[in-house]
Amino acid sequence: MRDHLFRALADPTRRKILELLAAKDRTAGELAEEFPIAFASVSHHLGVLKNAGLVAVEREGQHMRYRLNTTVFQDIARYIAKTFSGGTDA
Amino acid sequence: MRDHLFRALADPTRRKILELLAAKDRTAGELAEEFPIAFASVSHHLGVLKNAGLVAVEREGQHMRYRLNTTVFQDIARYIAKTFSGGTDA
DNA sequence: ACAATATTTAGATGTTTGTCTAATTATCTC
DNA sequence: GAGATAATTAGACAAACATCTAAATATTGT
Repeated sequence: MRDHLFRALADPTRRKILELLAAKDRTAGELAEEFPIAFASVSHHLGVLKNAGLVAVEREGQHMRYRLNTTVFQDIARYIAKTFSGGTDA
Repeated sequence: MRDHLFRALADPTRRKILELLAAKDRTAGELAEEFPIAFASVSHHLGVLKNAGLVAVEREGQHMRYRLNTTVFQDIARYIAKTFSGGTDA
């Protein structure tokens, strides 16, 4: 369960996508333009991020608007700080 | 550079190792006993974690004692909380 | 120096993953 | 409804990865 999450964060392209979304929401196309890889590849990455619960999608006409799921990141940050700093709990 | 770090965290066995080390320092052998995989495989994981700067090693006679590099985790937690929560900076 | 114990490194193998192109689905406009 | 645009899904492929066994390195004790 946390597996999807960490696995999703492991790819640099996906982290870049998340950073872009942190600045502002974007459509799949706007995101894809930022990368030198194929449109379909970015779409695949977006699927992984969505599946991990890191981003949310909403249709907007013919576009798909992606936004960051900010709350999840605070959870992750908390988990890491707690679990791996001698804390007894996970 | 951050790549090694996130990639290291992506594997569940490695995260388990980190959790064990969070409780207390252990030798490679003590860690290996906790997993159903081959000794050499655990050693490989330890190498990855060390390479990522997540753990430190110290020889202790014929044993190798591993300990968590706690400060790094606070950095990661901070990075995640900041970068992916609308912050402008990385 | 030799045998035993602890750990890492090397080489091989099956699986997963990121990427691509091509095909498909969905929406909008005419 | 046909055509255009936006995005995802399918199928293929090469690179990366986790795992294994076997060999190598390091340390201790006799």
